Amino acid sequence: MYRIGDFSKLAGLSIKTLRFYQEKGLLMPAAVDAASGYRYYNDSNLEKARAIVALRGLDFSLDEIAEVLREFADESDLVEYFERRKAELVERIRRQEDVVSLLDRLIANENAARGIMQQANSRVETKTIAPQWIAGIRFRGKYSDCGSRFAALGRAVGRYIAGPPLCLYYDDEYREDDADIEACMPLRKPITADGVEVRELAGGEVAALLHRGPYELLGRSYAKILKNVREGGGEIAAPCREVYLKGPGMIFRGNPKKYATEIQLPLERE
Amino acid sequence: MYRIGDFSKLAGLSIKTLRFYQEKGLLMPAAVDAASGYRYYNDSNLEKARAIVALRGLDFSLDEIAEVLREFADESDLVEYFERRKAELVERIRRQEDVVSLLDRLIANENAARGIMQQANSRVETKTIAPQWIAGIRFRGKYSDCGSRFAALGRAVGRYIAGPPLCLYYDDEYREDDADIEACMPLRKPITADGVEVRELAGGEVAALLHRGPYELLGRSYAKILKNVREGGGEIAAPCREVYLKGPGMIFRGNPKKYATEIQLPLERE
DNA sequence: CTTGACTCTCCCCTTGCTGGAGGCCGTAGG
DNA sequence: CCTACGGCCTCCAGCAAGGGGAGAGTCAAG
Repeated sequence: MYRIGDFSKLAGLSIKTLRFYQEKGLLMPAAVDAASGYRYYNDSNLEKARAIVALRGLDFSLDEIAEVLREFADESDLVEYFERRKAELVERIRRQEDVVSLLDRLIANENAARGIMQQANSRVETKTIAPQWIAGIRFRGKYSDCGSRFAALGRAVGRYIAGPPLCLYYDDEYREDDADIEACMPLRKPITADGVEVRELAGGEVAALLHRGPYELLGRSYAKILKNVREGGGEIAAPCREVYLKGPGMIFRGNPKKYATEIQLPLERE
Repeated sequence: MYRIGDFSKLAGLSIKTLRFYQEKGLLMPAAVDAASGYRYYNDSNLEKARAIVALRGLDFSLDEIAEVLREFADESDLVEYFERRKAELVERIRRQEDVVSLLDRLIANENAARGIMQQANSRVETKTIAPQWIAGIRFRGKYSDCGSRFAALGRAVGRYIAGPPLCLYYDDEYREDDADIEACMPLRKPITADGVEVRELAGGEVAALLHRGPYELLGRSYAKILKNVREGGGEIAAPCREVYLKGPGMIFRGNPKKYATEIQLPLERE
């Protein structure tokens, strides 16, 4: 017969926990002194305590443990319990992995945006960008329809995203309503995913301008960069790109005055 | 200005939750009617509510959310938070995967044991067993030293275990103290793991006897099977095996009278 | 004016305990 | 013999993140 303190050390359960388990009817002491109220535990209690610890380690709730201890005395009876618990855990793990991939996305976006914004100023520059893997969804519509495409891309390729989202504009001229747009997410590596096209987006020389401010004012920056390119005698070679370095985020809408978008016009090679 | 019911639908938070968030100082209604106590929310509240929902979706605690909302207004400030949360989640996922692999082990053991026990009776039989992949730890000592080896095997190859544990006895004669034993776990497929030897255990013809009862009585079953083999003119070819179909488990010690162990004596081919 | 839908506050419940206050029991030391 | 100390007791409060429900007051439409 052990007093509660000794038993607590043997069983690896705190005194409070032992009293709590008694209150729940999960583990009753072998004897309770009527006068002093002292609890006394024996070896059979110890065995039960170890079983409880093992089951708790398998993430069973105390109610389930109580049920198991009441009704079963052999592990082979527990297989269904194990199966059920496993299914629950697998599901929980899946959800947590989704959250992790979402976090990855946010982190990658911020890091990549930080990198680009550090070297960019507000003048038109010519630079060479590396090719990159992207997942894209091409559609016809308005700019504001991009949001749902980016959400779909996030769901489809979540954990492989390597930086801030971008759009390709396939029209030669500006269109308000029926533009030919591809919403893209850069990827760490090529993957296959449902409903999106994964390919390598060509690198090469681009004229780039960092636009700071709300999207309504993008027109001015376009005018500036187009003027600059024409004066330099360049030719625009492919769909132009907008890289959304800073925009309304998942958490904060943020301040449109602080939005940052890089306009990239790929140049014809001579 | 929305009343709480409408706002609740817009924000996707229950009325109870909104009141609770107010109590916590997380989301204060834009106005509270002094006479009636009615809460009134506006669009700025809505934006904040969406931010809260997003952060809660990332598994942040309400305290952290409160802190984030108080001190930040831009996602780029949150990268460290994201990193921390991700690290925590990854750790949690790892632990849950450990539990899943433990559950897998228990399930596999029970299923395999069930299969063998259904076809075995209590007579010596000759049967052909298939080769199987095993992970083993060989040592010198007593039978009771197996326990810790099985635990080590479980940790090392947890999620690949395909059935009940077994022991190989390399001595020609019975030894109490200094036996040459290998504790083994059957594997679903060959893997490499630290501290254990993984190899294919040969199949072939064996004399087998299902021993039911406590380990102390194994001697009798050994006498029976050895007598039978000698009378049949067979020769024992390799270390003999004990497969622990039912024994003291992780959860229940069980009843030793119900333990089941299959003794297998591999036979020399003629 | 009534009716029905909303909303209010207040309290208890959940899970698995932990912490603390105030008090009892037995023993060892001065 | 008195006291200090450790161990034990019961009871209360509280954690996260709300959910359920009672009883009472409010709002808007018919």
